[in-house]
Amino acid sequence: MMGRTPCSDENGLKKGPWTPEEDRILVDYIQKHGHGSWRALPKHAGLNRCGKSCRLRWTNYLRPDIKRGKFSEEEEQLIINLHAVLGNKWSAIAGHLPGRTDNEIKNFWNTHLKKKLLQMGLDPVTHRPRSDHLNLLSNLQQLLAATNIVSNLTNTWDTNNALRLQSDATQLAKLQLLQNILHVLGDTTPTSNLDLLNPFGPSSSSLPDGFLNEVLGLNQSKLQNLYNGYSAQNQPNLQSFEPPHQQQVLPTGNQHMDGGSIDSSCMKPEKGDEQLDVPYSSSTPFNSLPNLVSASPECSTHVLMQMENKVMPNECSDPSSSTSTNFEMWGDFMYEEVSDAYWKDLIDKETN
DNA sequence: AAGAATATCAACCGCGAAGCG
DNA sequence: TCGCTTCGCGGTTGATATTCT
Repeated sequence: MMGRTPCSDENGLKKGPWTPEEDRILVDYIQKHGHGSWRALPKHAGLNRCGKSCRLRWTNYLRPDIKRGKFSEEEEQLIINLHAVLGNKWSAIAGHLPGRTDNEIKNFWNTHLKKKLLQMGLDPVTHRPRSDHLNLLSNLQQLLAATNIVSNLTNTWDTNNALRLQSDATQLAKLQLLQNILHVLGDTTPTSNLDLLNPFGPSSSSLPDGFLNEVLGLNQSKLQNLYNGYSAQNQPNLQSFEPPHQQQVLPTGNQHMDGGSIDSSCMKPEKGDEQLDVPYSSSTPFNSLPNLVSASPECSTHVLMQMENKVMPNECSDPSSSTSTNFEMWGDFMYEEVSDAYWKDLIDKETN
């Protein structure tokens, strides 16, 4: 491809915004003859444009089936979930949103959704919570903001469940703050994150009671209960709290403290090695919460299916179940199995 | 009111894949 | 199999609009 000249260099072809007259000529021509060879089209249609420019104009703006206007809440959520599965595959994402173009979705992502995820404390590349050891309180605020998103997602649930989930997520956010702080205090190379929650474990000595009370609203007894409860009942759901081993060491020279360091392996899948799940990279923060906007196919698809009413939302909780803990409910929401057929279909579509 | 900063989005560029002789 | 052409995709740019100071 070296040395290939841009199409606009050929004979001073026009660049830049299209005039209404050019649009009319292009639409008229395609309606009469179809686009045929894009390269030949402008010559036949009498346009002083390159074929590429004509194709772009037609596919992004002039096609009759294009849907203009603001993205709906549903479209927005769909894009976020598809992005968690597909990454920056804008044309693939556009395939799931009739009437929307890849360019429009890409712009919308870059101008709105990326910021929105960042504000929620989620990494827009991995869709996992960001870690930012230098700004712990801000991190907590982001996590709490994320819990509000969760409560928005639950608007079809009964109010009790929504409130319980939000309360759990808030508690979880506090625990993450606690973990962060312990990590920064520098005495923690925990054998597991559960150890961090153990008030009688090796890490607890560095936490004054006053801090627990004033900042986290916890006392030693509450912390003990949390530890006991979580370790006894929910260990399987705590997998995402497990620190990758290299993250157990405090940041060294070439590790960024700003939380913005993304393993290049998760920026874009290698050609021929495209994955539908967002990779869990070595840079994934050790203090990750369970995903609120999931990076895993199962969870993303679950949300998608909820949106498509293929799963009853309140399957996620059973208020009558007294043995089900709040945290289990969260786990159910995040890890509930979905139809294999549906997921296989999605994979097939994207890989073929 | 005006200039600066920021947001938006249409359009362009370059690359890789597919098609074809 | 190879080389050329065409197409489509994703990243980026830059003009314009909007908001902020």
